[in-house]
Amino acid sequence: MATINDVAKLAGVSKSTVSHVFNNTKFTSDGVKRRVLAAAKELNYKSNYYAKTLATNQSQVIGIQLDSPTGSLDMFQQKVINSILKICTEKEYYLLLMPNFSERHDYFPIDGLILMNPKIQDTQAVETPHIWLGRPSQAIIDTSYYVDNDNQAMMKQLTQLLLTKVKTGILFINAADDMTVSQDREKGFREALTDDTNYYHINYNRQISQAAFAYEVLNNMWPTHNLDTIIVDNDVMAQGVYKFATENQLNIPADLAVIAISESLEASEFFSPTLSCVDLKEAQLGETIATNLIHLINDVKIPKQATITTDIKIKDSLR
Amino acid sequence: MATINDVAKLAGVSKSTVSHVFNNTKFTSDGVKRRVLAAAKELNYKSNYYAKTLATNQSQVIGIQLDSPTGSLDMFQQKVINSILKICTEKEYYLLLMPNFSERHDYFPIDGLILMNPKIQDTQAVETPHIWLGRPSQAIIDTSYYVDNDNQAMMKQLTQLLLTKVKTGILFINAADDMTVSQDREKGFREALTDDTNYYHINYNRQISQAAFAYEVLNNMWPTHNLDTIIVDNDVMAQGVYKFATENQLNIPADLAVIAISESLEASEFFSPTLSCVDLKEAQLGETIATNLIHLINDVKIPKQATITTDIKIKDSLR
DNA sequence: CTGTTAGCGCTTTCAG
DNA sequence: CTGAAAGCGCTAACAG
Repeated sequence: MATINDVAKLAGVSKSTVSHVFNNTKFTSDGVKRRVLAAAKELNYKSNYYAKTLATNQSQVIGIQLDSPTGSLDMFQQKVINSILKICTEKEYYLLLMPNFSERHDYFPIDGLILMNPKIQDTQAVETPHIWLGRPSQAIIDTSYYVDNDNQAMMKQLTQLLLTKVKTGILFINAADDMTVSQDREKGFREALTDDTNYYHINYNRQISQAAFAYEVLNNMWPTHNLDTIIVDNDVMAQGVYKFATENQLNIPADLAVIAISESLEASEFFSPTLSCVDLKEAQLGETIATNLIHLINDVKIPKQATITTDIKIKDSLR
Repeated sequence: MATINDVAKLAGVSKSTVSHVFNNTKFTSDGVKRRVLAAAKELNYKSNYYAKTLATNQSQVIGIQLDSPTGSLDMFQQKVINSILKICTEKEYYLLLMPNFSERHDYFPIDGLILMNPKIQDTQAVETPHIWLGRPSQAIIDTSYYVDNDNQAMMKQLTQLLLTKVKTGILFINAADDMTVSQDREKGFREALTDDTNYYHINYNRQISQAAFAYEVLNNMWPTHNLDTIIVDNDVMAQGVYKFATENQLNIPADLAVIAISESLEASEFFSPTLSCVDLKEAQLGETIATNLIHLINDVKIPKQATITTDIKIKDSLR
């Protein structure tokens, strides 16, 4: 790899001049500029990122802390990451995946950090500029920036809407119980319930696949609980519900109305009947969080909190 | 942030001694070691990654080149990345996402590179140690390392298996035609066909969603082509097929047998009837490619090519 | 066993 | 307008 010295030599100028023409940090005569650029092209010169970073103390990398112990991403996260990546690239930032299970003894000095899926037990402070995706735990919420869906409001609205149709009982299969998002959605759910509602709420247990979990729950509860409406956390769970319905010759939505919150598969149209779901606007979440973080890094003021409004999409599984 | 100098001063030793105790690169007396470590802890010292990299010319980062112009990953890629990430973390490598639509003017000197989804037109040489996921184009195959599925063999075997059941006609909805994997699968498909097979082959056009594409193709061809068996590239396409079947009151598998090649949704059990598919062993692909690349970086000899054997899983959609 | 010192490649004063 | 030189924080000979 050619260095700045090689270019300087070839162009017959000094190191610093080369640096200046590349960074536009001082006026350079046209002739010099041309010579430098030509030399650079000839040698296929690209500035060494590490040397530059060391000198400037600006890494242009944004880290994304993955919460999963296995390093595995769910569909929701992937969609968000895709749109973060898009913004980062536009703004010339690198995106580094940082599984949190690695406690390294060296220190990759990122300019900013995105934290995914806050848990209720996440209470440690972070020194780098950072933004949470989702509501952080109460312990740190006052000092944190975050971007979140309107989970509680959405869930309340959704439940109220369903209650106009529920005849016998409603079941909500929520995400795992250590996530703040589950708490918020449960809160919204309960807010909407009336005194005489026959309702059930259960959290995903992470023991088996989501589809299998939904299937099992239904299998256990259906005979004895008099249900006719079910809200599941996502469309993968919905597949378990559909399977249960098919096997037990239940008609969706007549016998069992179903709606999924997160449409990760982009395939709700291809469920039969088509699956109602809530559009969480993953792309918008990602865009907002990345844009805000870059602002934060560059000392541009941003709001402590941004809310991305979801969109309830009623389809055949609910009519 | 505390530097190595601060630690040295506090511990009353020299810079290089500190460096040595941290890198275990020379024997240091127990007393010194303790003092240094204590000082480091007190100052919360972590070595500056960039300085270290500049000095050693070893970044400990592996880049992953995403082929998509939008930066979007499909499910197959995501699964593979997850398992790459797992290995990288174990081996203390960072993973950097590198969308190929970014032409930056600085140069992030990664130690190794993973290239996804080779296209037939990918013929440029790469200087960093790198491994392809999938077969690279003929132009560069002799000089490239790669890890791939046994696509051609699998497809031949699968087709032969289906031909024992096909009564009228077989349709293969393949991935996009500029991918080497599509070529290999098509080759295997054709190898298995006999003279009197009534077959059709079509590539995904990337214009509409995969599910919609499969649905449309079937919609157009079904009335006039006398089909009873269909192979689709993945389970998302299969959703389109199932929808078509439901709407036209076709029984799967009696009227239309279906098998998907890539099971990205992990939900084949939750199709009704359960969806036959080919297990591409994404985790194994990722693990192999990451492990091999790290070997390559460290001058450990590895085979030019590794093949991960797929597994055809027959379920109700084919019985 | 420990300290001195010369770089790694680049940026950035400061003189010319 | 251009160049010389110091320094970013660390590693790795080389001396002692």
